[in-house]
Amino acid sequence: MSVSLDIFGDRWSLLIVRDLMVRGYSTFKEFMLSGEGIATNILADRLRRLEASGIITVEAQQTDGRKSNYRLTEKGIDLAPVLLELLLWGARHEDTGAPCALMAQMAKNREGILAETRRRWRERDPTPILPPFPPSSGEGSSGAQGSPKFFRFDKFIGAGKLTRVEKSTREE
Amino acid sequence: MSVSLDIFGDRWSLLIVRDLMVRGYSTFKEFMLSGEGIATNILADRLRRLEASGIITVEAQQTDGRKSNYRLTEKGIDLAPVLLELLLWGARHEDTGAPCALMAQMAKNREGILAETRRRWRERDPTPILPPFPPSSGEGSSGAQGSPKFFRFDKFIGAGKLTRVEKSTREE
DNA sequence: AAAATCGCTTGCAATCCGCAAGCGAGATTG
DNA sequence: CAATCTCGCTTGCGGATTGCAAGCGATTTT
Repeated sequence: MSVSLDIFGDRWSLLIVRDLMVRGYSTFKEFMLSGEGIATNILADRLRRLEASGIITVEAQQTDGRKSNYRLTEKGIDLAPVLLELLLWGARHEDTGAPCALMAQMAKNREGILAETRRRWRERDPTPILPPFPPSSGEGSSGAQGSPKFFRFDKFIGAGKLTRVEKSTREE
Repeated sequence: MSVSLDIFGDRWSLLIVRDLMVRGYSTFKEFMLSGEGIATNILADRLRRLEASGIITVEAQQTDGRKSNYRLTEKGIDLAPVLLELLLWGARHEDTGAPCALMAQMAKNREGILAETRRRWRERDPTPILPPFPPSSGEGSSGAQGSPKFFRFDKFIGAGKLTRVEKSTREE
């Protein structure tokens, strides 16, 4: 019946896409420990659906036969604008403790961020836009006194439970 | 726990927002007959949640004491970019039979469409971006041979069941 | 006054979800 | 090379959520 919401009309699918896109996750276990606590049966089901929808692909890892490697398709990486808009919306209206200067910059640099996201995907650059997770409070993932290097993508699209943007780094 | 997906992590909430935003719907009954067949108890629950989240407001209509008037808040209308990106994504990847020339134009005129959507909301202009529903096949809602005047917003974000974009009007 | 409309609730059956346990194939260790 | 561990995934079960139909109170229409 419906098209897009047939795929994303649930609590988990978009979070998986987010983990693939901005965290560089690619294995079952990484999604499992991702923070929100998805059950393994649900995770397996969602991965199956996302693959059936052509949003991700699966292949066995060559170095370790046990591990599967999940990766976004082009259709999947094209969801970046949707996630970005969700992020900006959450930052504006949901009081997520985001550094507002950074948000303003992201809103302005929309195209740049999308281009960078797409480049990482194309070149298989696994560098996450987010810190590995969790950021282990205290030693900031960035310079800790300058402008933050990583965006707290997760905080806005979901996952408020485990992530805490401590200082909000507002040097405006 | 999660922020945005706490609100939209279900099948119906975004569809209601879409109906409010691009169809000009505002009453319980309109949502009910909206096409996808939402159950009344679920609809009542979602409206309650959306109101609790500050995305919509409710007030009794003055002319008819039975009717409630639902309306997007500013927080709600700010979801327009998310819906638009979802639309564009669906049009590109889901083979919804959309007029591709129109889609290209929309992608280019992103800001214009968002501005128009916001204007209609601000000025309480109930003119739907979509035709009333259903379009009653045959007499196209548009000129039928030129470029269509209305966007099939619903087709992409959901509601594939009742809507049929017949000719696909691909004059490229 | 009677009937219809509107928004919404209630009851019930079916489905879905979270949780814990377990399993098979492959990797690691001794 | 055998025991153990890891990884991805399935199964079973209880509780929550959903779809469906019926109904109800308030208001409006006839």
